[in-house]
Amino acid sequence: MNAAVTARQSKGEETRSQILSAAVEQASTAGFESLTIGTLAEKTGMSKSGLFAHFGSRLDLQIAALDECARQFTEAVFLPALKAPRGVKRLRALFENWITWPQRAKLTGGCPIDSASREYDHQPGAMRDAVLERQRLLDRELSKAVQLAVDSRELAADTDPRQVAFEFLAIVLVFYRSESVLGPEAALKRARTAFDRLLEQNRR
Amino acid sequence: MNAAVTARQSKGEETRSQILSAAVEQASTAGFESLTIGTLAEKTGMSKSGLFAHFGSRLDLQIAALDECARQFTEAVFLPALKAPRGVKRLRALFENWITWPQRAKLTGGCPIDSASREYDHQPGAMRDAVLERQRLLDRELSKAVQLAVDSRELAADTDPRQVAFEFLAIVLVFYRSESVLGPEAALKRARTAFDRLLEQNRR
DNA sequence: GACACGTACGAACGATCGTACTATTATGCG
DNA sequence: CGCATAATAGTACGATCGTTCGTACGTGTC
Repeated sequence: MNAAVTARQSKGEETRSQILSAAVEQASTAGFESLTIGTLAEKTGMSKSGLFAHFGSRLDLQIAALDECARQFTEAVFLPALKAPRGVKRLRALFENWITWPQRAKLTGGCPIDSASREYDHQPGAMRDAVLERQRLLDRELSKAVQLAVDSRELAADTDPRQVAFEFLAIVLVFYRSESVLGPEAALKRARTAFDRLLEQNRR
Repeated sequence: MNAAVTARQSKGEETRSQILSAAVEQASTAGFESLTIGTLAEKTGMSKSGLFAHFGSRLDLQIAALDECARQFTEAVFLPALKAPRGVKRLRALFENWITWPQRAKLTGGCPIDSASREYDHQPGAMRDAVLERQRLLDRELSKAVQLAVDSRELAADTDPRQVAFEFLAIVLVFYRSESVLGPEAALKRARTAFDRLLEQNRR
């Protein structure tokens, strides 16, 4: 019996997570609509039917891939930021984690959640529902983090946390989008400058 | 001979532009990768082969659709803004036109250029090349418009036009993305608030 | 009236799509 | 070990994909 330290998962679970890993990478570069049973089977070295059996439908596969993205995002962005003290420091950590997480997660195609939100924003269905739910959750959590900075009196008392969260996201999105146009270093610099100004503006 | 007033285009050109109109609408909601010969033929009431003959390949169709988007964008956003006086007024006009143009162009699926840039940002090929070229052009034109506001002494002399253009785009992008989450009115309000602050911050 | 040409259609191709079935192999527990 | 079941493979299906080819219908020119 294989009692290796890492072997907590059954064979099926391990395979499933390998598939999802490949799916996330694929979605990162080409979007969730590019996830097909055939190409994913080829990439993982499985048969179409073998892979298919793990999910039961393409839609379920896409949703599972989205869930996996959200899991990785939380792990790479939110959780580590909780180690920073509440307030501006945590906001800064969140921001840095946010704009660097695709690279750290080896997602060469950029943030897959960004992909998903544009892909399904205007198309009714299960994917849109799932994406919107995540967006709302994210927005809420981010606003909370801003509120903590107000509570700790690092940001002005009349700060609108939702507005700051809105502009926070604005910078993240334009960063993702401008990396190819400006180059990664220039985009990073512009994004950090913008974020510094956002904080400065709401300082008390 | 048909000498109708509107008949400047030949039959073929007219059909072609009808196809592209349908294509742009489709790309708006589901992206350029969703443009298929079959569905587009059905939507326009043509045969696959008849529609295909207008472009010669799917890729050429996608590129033509992207060009059409750019044309409509210029017409709806940049050209009308030129009627506003140089400087902050023109910047405001640009901003308002920018965030409202999908709706005014009857693109219920949102800005198709936003779709395209996310779809092809990380995929080499003709579409990516075309998108990036447009992005660069846009960025340059926007920066110029900001520079004019500096020249007219409405913005501070030490303003970095590229940085302002960067943050301008940031607000536009997050607006597009947050319409579904916050609702159109709330998103509009947040975007305008952010834009006002961006201008205020760089006022001389 | 003959001819060329622009325009569109219909049929067919090989490939790939998602999915359904059956069969085979691998795994883990008693 | 032996057996139940999980996991994977194989095969086949109808649909749709982009594309090719041959053809027919107009329309305007010699």
